[in-house]
Amino acid sequence: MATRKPSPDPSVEQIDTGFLDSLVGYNARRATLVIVDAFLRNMAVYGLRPVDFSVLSLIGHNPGITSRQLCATLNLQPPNLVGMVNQLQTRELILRRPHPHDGRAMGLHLTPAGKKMMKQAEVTAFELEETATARLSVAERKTLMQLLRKIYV
Amino acid sequence: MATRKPSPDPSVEQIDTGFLDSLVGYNARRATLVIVDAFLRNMAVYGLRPVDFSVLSLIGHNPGITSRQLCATLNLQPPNLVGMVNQLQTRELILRRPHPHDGRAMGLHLTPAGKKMMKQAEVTAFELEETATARLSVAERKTLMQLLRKIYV
DNA sequence: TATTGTTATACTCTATAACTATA
DNA sequence: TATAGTTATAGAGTATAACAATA
Repeated sequence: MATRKPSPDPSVEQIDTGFLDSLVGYNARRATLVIVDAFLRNMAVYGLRPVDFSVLSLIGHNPGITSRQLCATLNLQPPNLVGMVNQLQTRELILRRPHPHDGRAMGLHLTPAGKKMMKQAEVTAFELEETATARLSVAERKTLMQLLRKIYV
Repeated sequence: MATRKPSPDPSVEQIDTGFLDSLVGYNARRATLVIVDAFLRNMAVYGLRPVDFSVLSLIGHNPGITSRQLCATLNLQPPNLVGMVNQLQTRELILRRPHPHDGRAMGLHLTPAGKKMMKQAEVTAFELEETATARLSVAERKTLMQLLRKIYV
């Protein structure tokens, strides 16, 4: 009986990502990483990571918000927020004031320096997003956000 | 001169997330986390995290793909892939064969058991996504992925 | 000289248990 | 008894430097 020489193991030239491309989660994750990367580069001048920016932005638009409320809104674990808030306070971007009617809690506020920085940082964040999503029209960008919100709201 | 009693520090009832909601990155990240969470719960039965699933899916659709090619496609660091590939091999889901014309590289392949499991796992992944994005119509789901790809491709 | 796969390692991110003080 | 904030800590995720074998 003749033994057939095993067919050579071909190398992969073009990589087929077809199945992964059909998953919303895969596409959302890849797009998120691109924008986060742009964010890290453009916001480094302010010394802000995405989470710091989110925290400061929420404090700015909700003076007196508590740590618990920040955690619930941003889906953070309370122990992981402690260090961030301490650092932002050390940098004199925020301050803690006693909560009006809950002795356990502290209301968080931006300092004047924090307000000034965030005014600029929010402009930078918006511009960086426009650059990262430059291939989308204004209408497409709006549609994209509406569709994304249908998933997580 | 009369001193005015400082106005009471009001507590925040309704949290304004308006600015963050206007950022594609924030919305993409929140949506991604929801889908990843659903993925972790539904794929736990296979013992697969998103990255394991992506690796196995690419190997399945690209028999003989190398570690380097996996890293480039999935944006992974080579040292972080070593442990994953070793584990998948220990679980007898994949095997390494010499690369046809590069003595440094190894071609990765699914074992019969790996193929059998991935056939089921890909169905589960697709179904879980449909559930997680149930508020989107088929057309909306397609539009969403097209828009996301415009950001990262 | 450059590349594949690897080891060792460090840094970040995220999660849990348990404590204190207040409600 | 429950909640806000905190401490300590563990695990997962991600990144870099450096090496041996091969191109």
